Amino acid sequence: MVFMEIPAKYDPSLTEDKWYSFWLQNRYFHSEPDAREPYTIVIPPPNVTGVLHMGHMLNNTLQDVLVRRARMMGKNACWVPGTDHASIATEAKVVSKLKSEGIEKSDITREEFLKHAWEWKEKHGGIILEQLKKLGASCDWERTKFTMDPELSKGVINTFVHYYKKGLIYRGVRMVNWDPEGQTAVSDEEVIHKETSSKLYYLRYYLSNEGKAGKDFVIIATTRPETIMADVALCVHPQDERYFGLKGRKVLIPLINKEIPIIEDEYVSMDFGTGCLKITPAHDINDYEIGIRHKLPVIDILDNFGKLNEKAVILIGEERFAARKKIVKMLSESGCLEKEELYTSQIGYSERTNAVIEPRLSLQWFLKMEEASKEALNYVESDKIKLIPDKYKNTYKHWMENVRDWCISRQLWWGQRIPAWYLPDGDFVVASNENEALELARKSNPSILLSDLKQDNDVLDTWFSSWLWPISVFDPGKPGFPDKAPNSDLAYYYPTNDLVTAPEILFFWVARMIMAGHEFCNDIPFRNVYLTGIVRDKLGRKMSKSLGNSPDPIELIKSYGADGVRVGMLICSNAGTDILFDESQVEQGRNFSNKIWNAYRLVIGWNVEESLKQNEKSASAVKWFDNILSQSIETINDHFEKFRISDALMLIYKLFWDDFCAWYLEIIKPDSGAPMDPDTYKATMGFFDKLLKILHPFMPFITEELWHNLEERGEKESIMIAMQPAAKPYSPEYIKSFEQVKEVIVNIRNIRQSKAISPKNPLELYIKGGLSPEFYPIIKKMANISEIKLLESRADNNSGSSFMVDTAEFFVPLGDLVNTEEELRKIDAEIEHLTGFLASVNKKLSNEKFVASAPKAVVDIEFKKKSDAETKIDKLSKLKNELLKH
RNA sequence: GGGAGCAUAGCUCAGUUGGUUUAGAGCAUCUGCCUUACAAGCAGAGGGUCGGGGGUUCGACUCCCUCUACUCCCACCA
Repeated sequence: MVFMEIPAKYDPSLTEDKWYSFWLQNRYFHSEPDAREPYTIVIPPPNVTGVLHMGHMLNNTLQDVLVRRARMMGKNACWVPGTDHASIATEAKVVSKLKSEGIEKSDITREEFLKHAWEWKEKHGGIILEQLKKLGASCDWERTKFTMDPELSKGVINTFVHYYKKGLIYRGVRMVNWDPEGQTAVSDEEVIHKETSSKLYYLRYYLSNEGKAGKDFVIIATTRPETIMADVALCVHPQDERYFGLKGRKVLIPLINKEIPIIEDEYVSMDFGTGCLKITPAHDINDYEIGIRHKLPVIDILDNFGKLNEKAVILIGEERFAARKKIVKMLSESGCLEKEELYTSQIGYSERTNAVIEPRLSLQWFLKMEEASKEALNYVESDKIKLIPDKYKNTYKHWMENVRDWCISRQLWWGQRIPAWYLPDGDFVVASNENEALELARKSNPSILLSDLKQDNDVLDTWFSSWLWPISVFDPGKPGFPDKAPNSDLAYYYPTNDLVTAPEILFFWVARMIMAGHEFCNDIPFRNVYLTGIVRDKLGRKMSKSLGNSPDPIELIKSYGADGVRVGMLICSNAGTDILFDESQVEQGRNFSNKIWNAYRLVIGWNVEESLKQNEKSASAVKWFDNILSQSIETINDHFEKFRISDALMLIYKLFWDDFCAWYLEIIKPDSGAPMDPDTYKATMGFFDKLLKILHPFMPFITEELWHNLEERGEKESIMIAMQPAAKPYSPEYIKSFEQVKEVIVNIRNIRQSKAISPKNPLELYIKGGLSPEFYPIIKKMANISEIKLLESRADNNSGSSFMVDTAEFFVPLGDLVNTEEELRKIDAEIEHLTGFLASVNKKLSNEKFVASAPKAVVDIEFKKKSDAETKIDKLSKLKNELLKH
C-alpha cells in the first residue's frame, strides 16, 4: 500500500523552502496593473534593523491570508513590502555600536556618522524581510521599498516644502519632551508614563529680610530639588489663608541665595504638599505656562545630556539624578531640608530609549493639524474608512478632536534632513534643494553665496515619511505635488484595500496616512483598517525582549512548521482583542497539518477498480459532503467579508477534521485491501482539491505540496493562483437529515461505551419512524450494525437500550447486558427534563400577551416545541411501561 | 481625575440589530481503544444559568441603571 511508503508525519522542512522558491521563480507574488480588479495591501513597514517578533507574526499572517485569498478570488493582488528607517531606534543602535568601538558620535562628522549608519543598514537591514519569507508571506518583493530610498526621501522633502508654502509648517519655541539619552525631542505619543516611586522633598525658602515682620521662611514641596537653581518664583493660591500677605515678598533660593518673588496663581492646589509651589519655567510645562502668565524669566540649567550647566551656579556638570542626590545632602546640611517622604507619581519615559523624559524648551518645527484632523475624522465618521472592530471609532474621534500641532523635527542625523537653510542674518529659506534655496535667498540678498547658507541640523520625524507610505510606494513623486497626475501604478493600486496594523499606532500612523491621502490624492488611502490585538503571553503580559517571554518566531517555525504557526496564531485571535499566546495553539496547528497529511496518505493509497459501481453509502456521503461543502463556503465567504478570520479558519478546521475525515472518509473508505469505485474516488479527489484551495490562504505550504501530490500538475501550475471554489446551491434539509443520521450513530456508540461492548461486536438496531432507509447502510457501517429492523417487529421479551432522535425511536437489543433499573433511571431523567421544558413552553403559550405581541413565526415555533415535547414524553412513557412489564 | 472597552464552561473565545428546543466552539479534562491514514490519533462523556444587584419587556446572555473586577487610552498636583 502506498501510504506505507509515505511517512506518517508531515515534515514541513521538506516542503517549505522548495515551494517558496517555486513561487518566487514563477513570480506569482508579482503584480502589474492590468484589466483585473486590484487588491492592494501595503505592509506596515517594520524597522529596517529590527527582527521578527510575535506581533509581526500575527500581523503579517493576517495580511498574507487576505492577499492570498484575494488572489484566488481573481483579483490582481499586490502586497507591497518594505522597511522603515526608524530614525531614533536605528540611530540609537548605531551610536551604541560605535561606542563599543570607542567612537563617540560627538567626535565624528555628520557625514561620517551617516556612512556608519548606512553600513549598519546594509548589514542588518532586511533581515526581517527574509524572516517574513519563512512565514510564507506572498509579498511582491520586486516592489520592496525603504522609507529612505532616494526617491522616497525626495517625496518627503517635497512634502515639507509643500506644507511650508501652504503656511502650515512653522518654527516655534515649545516645551518638548526631551530624551537626553536619544538626544532628541520626542512626541507626546512616544512618551510612556510609568508609575515610579520617588521622594517628595520639603524645602525651606527663607524670606529675604526687608524689615518686615512675620514668618521667616516658607516650605515648598518638590520632587526635583536639583532644579531649584532654575526657580524664578514661588507661587501660592490667592485664597490660601496660610500665605496671606506674602504676595510681593521675596524669598531666597537655598544654597545659592538668589532672590525670587512670591506670586499668586489659581493653578496651585491648596491641598497638595504645602500649598506653595516653586516655579521653574524651563523644566516643567505647567510652570512654563505660569511663567508666561506672570511674565517671568526662563532659566534653563540643564544641557542636552541632562547635566547641569553653568547657569546652575552649583553642581555644574553633574548629571541630573546624581545632582539630586548631592543637592539633597547639601540642603540637609544647610538646614533647608525640612523633611522628605516617599511618593509615587507618573513619570514619563522615552518609548525608544527608556530614559526619563526631561521637559525642555526648544526651537522646533511644527505642522498645524487643525484642518487636516477634521478631514481625517470625517472619513472615519462617515465610514468611508472602516475600522475593524469599530469600537476604535470612539478612540479615534477623541484623539482627532484633541490633536495638537505635530512636532516634526528630531535632533538626529539618521533621517531626512529638514530642507531649511539659514542665512547669515538668521533668516531662513525653505526649498527642495540647496540650489533652489540659494535662488530664494538671493531674492532678498543678491550677493549671497552657497557657502553662506547653513542647512538646519535636524531631521524629520520618521512618521513624517511613513505617513506617505501608501502613496510613495507607488509614486514617490506624488507627495508634495497634489496637482501632479498620478502615475499608472498609483492610479491603479490606490486607494489600497485593507490595512492591517496595531491599535497603538492608530494615531501615529493610520490617522496621518489618512491626512496625507486627503492632501495629495484627495482620496482615502485604504478602505478598511483591521486592528490586531497585542500578543501577550499566557499570563497576559505583553511580550517583550526585556521580559524574555517572547518565543523566537523562527524557532517556532522550525519546530512546528510555518503552516502550523500560522494556524496557531489565527485560531483564536479576533480583530481588536489581544491574543494570549500559548505554544499549545501552535501545537494544534501542527497537529492539523498532520491530519491533512494523513488524509492524503489514505486517499492516495486507494486502488480504483474502474468497473466497480458506487455503493449506496458512498452515494449518500458524496451528496451530503457536496452540500455541506457549499454551505461552508458560503459561511466562510461571509466571515471574510466581516473580517472574522478566526471564525473562518475554525470553520475550515472543523470541516476538514470532523466532516471530511471523521465522517465522509470513514463512510466511503473501502475495507482494508478492497478496491475503490471510480465515481466516489473522483468525487473525493474533487473535494480534497476544493478543501486544499480553501485552506491555502491559511496554510500555503502543505496545500501546495498536496495539491501537486494528489494529481499530475504542469510545471507552472500552482494552487496559489487557482480560483477559490464557489458555493453551489445546497439543500439544508439534506444536511439536516444527515445530522440525524450522525446522531443515531453517536447514540449507538454511546451505548457501546457505557455497556463496554467492543466496536467489533455487531449489534441489531430497531427503528420506528423518521429516518429515510437511504441512510441504513451508513448506520450499519459506522455503528457496526448487523441488521436494521422495524421496531414493531421486536419481540416483547427483548431487553435493550432505547433512544430518540427528534421524534424517531430507536432500540438496540442487548440481551443480558441491560440493566433495567439504569434504563428506567435514564428514561425518567429525560422525561423530567422534557416536562420542565414543556412547562416553560406552555407558560409562554398560555401568556396571552406573548401570543398577541410576538411575531407569528416565533409563536409557531413554540407550538412546534410543545407538540414535539409532548410526543417525546408520550413515547418515553410507553417505553417506560414496557420496561416495567419485564 | 476624564474617557473607552471588557466581564459567557478549567483556558481562549463566538453568540450578527431581544424570540428554531432551559447557551455554542476549540483546547484542556475524564473514560475506553495501538481498529492496517493519522497515539501529533480514534470513539465516547462530563462541564457554564451567561460578574453581583435592580429595571424595561409577553420574553434578556442580548436593552437601561447601579455596584464590583480587569484592561486600555487621555491628562498629570509640584
